[in-house]
Amino acid sequence: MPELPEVEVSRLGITPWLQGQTITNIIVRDVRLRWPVPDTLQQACGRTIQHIRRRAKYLLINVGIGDIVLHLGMSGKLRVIDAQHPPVKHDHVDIVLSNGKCLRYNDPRRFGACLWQPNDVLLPLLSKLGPEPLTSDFTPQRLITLAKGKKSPVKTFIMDNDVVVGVGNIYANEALFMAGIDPRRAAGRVSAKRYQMLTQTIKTVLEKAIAQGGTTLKDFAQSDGSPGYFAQHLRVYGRSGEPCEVCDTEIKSVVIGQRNTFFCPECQR
DNA sequence: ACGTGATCCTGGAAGC
DNA sequence: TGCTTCCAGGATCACG
Repeated sequence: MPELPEVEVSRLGITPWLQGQTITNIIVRDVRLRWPVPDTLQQACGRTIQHIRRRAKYLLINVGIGDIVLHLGMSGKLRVIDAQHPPVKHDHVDIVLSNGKCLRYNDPRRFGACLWQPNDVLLPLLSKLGPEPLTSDFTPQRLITLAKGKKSPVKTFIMDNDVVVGVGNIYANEALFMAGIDPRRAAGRVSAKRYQMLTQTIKTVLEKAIAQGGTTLKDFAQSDGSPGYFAQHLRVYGRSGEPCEVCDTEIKSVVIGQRNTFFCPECQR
């Protein structure tokens, strides 16, 4: 289940293989992703890959006249392999390169996306995103201002892409634990001081995960195809019933906004 | 405007 | 053993 760190690690992994290569063909075996894969994607054929950037959990492969926009959903995997390599189940899209390799997109659950964004048009799904968490645009002041009067839980608040992008369920849980904040607390009832802490723990937990190659549960593979592994130690996520590492209290789980939520009732208030 | 909940999809795990 | 049920997850949309 790729979160921001996994997407960033994928970007770093595929960039050396793609940059400067010309796209010779785009093979779409199944258009049925989150949105149908558009025919306009074929405009990228014959173009040279300039650079690959990341916005939230989207990868944008720039080919001069526009971007191929990829989202890994929750089970999407990217691999760079020989274009001749026989496709397996759920290998939905190949971006074939002039060096005989291809970027192959595999996504069993088809929650991901593969779209085309011309230079002069911003896709709606990219137009309303909040700031990147790892830039200076993401500040405690932003959280403090936007949280004013909000009654919804602080966990829901920091997972809202209008507030800040790229904070998925795993890292929301971990960041709230590190900041000592009860995930159920109303966003408007978290102090300014604690938002300063939370801003920092969000940055820290994401940076650490990127540095360690991304946290992996079961659906992420490195871009070279090596199997995923647990790279980061999670302190609350998935650990209900286990003792808190700090105070030994049993980690609890509750559902917030239809998402499983883990916290230490002693450390997080 | 705000907040909550259903929805999409598949495979792996858990339960019977 | 083999079936059924549940669950995971991001982002959007439909509702109250």
